[in-house]
Amino acid sequence: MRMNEGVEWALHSCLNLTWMDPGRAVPAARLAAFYDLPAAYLNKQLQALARAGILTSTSGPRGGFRLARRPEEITLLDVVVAIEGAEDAFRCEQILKKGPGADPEADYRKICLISQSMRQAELAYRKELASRTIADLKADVERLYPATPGATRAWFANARP
Amino acid sequence: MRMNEGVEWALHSCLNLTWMDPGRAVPAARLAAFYDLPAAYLNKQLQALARAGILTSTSGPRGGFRLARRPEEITLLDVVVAIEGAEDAFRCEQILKKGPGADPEADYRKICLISQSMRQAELAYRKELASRTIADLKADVERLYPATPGATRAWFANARP
DNA sequence: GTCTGCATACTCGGATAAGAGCTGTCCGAGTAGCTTAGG
DNA sequence: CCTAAGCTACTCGGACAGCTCTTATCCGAGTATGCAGAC
Repeated sequence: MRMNEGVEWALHSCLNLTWMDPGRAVPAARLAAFYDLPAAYLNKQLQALARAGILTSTSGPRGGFRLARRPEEITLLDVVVAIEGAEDAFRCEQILKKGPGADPEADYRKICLISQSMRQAELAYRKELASRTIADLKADVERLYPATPGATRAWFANARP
Repeated sequence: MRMNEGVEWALHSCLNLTWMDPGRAVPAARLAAFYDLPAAYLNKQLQALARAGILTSTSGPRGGFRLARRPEEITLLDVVVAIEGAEDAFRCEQILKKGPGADPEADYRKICLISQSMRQAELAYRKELASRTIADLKADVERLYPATPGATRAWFANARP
């Protein structure tokens, strides 16, 4: 059960975007260069975020990506779901239906206690992720590493590849 | 992020084993036939449970698998870890280390706030799974579906493929 | 000087390959029980 | 009848393919910009 690598990239990129001037789009290539990531592949992940309504994309010169809504309104769960999809990791295949004495009409995804337990655990996971926003991350970083926002902003403003 | 299919099989098989006579081993083929699963592949999953010390295996005629310890001492997390491995789903690749102004000595898996948040969510997930044992499942099934234990025991005692 | 049209370069977006991991299968090593022969 | 040796059949265990999903890359569609030329 390995999570998509792109989740880490997407979270860091969203965080970096919070420090950009509002209305200023950043190209995927620039975001990728910041961490020395493969640009085309990061672009793919950012596309997913755009489809999910987390980012807005602009084509052409001076185009790129920017946050579609305020950092307070973007949870970590939003980003994870945008990249990984909304499906649960544990997929109940209803093997009870193949067992003896099964009810062909029953929906074992609901009544199977194993399925319920696994779903409850994933619910706790999602709840934790949903309780934390990009704004929370931003605030914590600015408190613990006060130099980071300025340095990041400067890098994106100056560095010309 | 899809979880291994074998987790579902393993959990159901462990639960079924709680209803067997103690000291009585059940072959993988029999456990597989109960849900019409591919026997060789289920065998592979049960091997993993045996390696993890959840089951004990016996070769030869009248051999098979049985629970290695009491159902109260087997958590859902034990089973999931046995099949999926102990690694976290989210693997922090420390991309901050590639960024400008990074500290080559720092362990960003510990100080990166994104990594911390993701780990905290997985901790909640694991905590939930660890709080529920096979014995809990057994008790709930026996309460909600009183016919199941007897029917299961009878199937394993009678059915000769 | 100002406006308009055009060429240009830039960026996203989806279509297209390589690699890793999960899924599924097979056969060999080892063991318990049965059969058979001998005492 | 009892015992013991050998044989048989059964079961786990790990080694071996097929397939899906992740990872990575490339090229085309569309657009804002800047330039050139006409008014």
